[in-house]
Amino acid sequence: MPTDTFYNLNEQKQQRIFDAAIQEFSKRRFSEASINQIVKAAGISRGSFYQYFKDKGDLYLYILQEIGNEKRKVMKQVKALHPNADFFTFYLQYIKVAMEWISTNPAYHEIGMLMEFDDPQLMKELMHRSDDLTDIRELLELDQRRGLIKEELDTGLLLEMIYQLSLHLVKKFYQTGSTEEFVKKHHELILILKDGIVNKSERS
Amino acid sequence: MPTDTFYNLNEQKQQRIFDAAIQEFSKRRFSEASINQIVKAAGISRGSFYQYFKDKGDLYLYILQEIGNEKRKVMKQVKALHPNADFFTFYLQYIKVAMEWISTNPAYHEIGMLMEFDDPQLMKELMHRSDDLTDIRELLELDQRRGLIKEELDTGLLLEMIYQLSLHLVKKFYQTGSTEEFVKKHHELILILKDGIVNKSERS
DNA sequence: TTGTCATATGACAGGGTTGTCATTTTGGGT
DNA sequence: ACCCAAAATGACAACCCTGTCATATGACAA
Repeated sequence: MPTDTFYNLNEQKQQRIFDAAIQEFSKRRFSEASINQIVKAAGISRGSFYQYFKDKGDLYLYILQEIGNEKRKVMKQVKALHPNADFFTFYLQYIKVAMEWISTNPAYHEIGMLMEFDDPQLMKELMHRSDDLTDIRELLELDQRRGLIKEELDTGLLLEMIYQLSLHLVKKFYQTGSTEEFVKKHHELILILKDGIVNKSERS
Repeated sequence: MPTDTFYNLNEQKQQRIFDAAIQEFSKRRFSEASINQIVKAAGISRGSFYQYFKDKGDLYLYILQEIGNEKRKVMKQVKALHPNADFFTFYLQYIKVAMEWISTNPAYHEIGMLMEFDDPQLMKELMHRSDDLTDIRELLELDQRRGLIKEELDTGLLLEMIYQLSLHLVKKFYQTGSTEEFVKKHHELILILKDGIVNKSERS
């Protein structure tokens, strides 16, 4: 919720401020980001900043919202392209598109990563992730009704597992930067989730 | 690597400093922890601190090392008690003991949690976790050789998955504090990992 | 031209941090 | 009782941050 004053600014200036914020928030996590750096990069005075935003958190929420809007736009397209896919198909597609989007917006991605390393309570208030997962949850439940997934399993837990594992792989990718490895691991991961790790032929 | 001066201190004083450090590092993550707070709590002067430790990181490494020693001691006992257990049995036992240890040392646990929310690169240099996982990795590989686990699976990935999922549950436990839920989820998680999520009776 | 209102500015106060260093204290050995 | 090295001290410099506020600027209207 920036002030009216901010929205009255010409687009160029708004963009300059947005870019400066992206730059800073992709370098340092929220709690360590410096307004000083942002105003310097944006070429505005410290005083002006406080005329546009209540404080650092206000700006942060603003850029998260903007990023979220862009992301949602991209993701809706995937959903439209695969209307009847089962969970596994959709998931791999989703991952693929997400990776492409990430590689065109590395800074956005860095911000997301840094959020993982900041005060969870602070970050929780930003609820950013629930949106992402809604589609996947629905698909899981649909597949369960379809009889593709064991009905006794708690989709909530499945969702948590998938999210966590995926997040872990994204983090690793972020550090090593190897896309092949990333995709390969995702496939292996899905295989394990699908069929388990126990060797049936030796069992009982 | 504290200085000789530090080790020359009587045990009481060393302990006071250790306790003060634990207190601070369990409240704020490393990058936000304040030496001022630590010296105040330990009842020593700021100057003395720098006579004992090179800097904040030096102290941090010291306490991590101390905690690691204690933890390793506890864990070795579990291993000795279940010499021939398969992975699943050992894992649940391991989790149980780890939880007990955690509940008697909440502050240590908090420090571990906060580490998850600090600069990964900084934290990586502390390699703390590889130790923990060695036992589990060996057990996984043994079970694979025994024919209990599908031989085509990459134990490295399995280990990653298990570690990440477990860490996630620990984090949740840390926030909600519900032990029952924690144990229950762990059991469900293992079931999924063992047999997968696909409904076989409907398949192919 | 002058008035006025939105906007821009940066100095400032108040708070925090780290690492150093000249000085004082302490306590063991003689 | 004295000496001296080791240890303790806290004031200090240097740096960082945030949020405010009196003042300056600029643009548009009358």
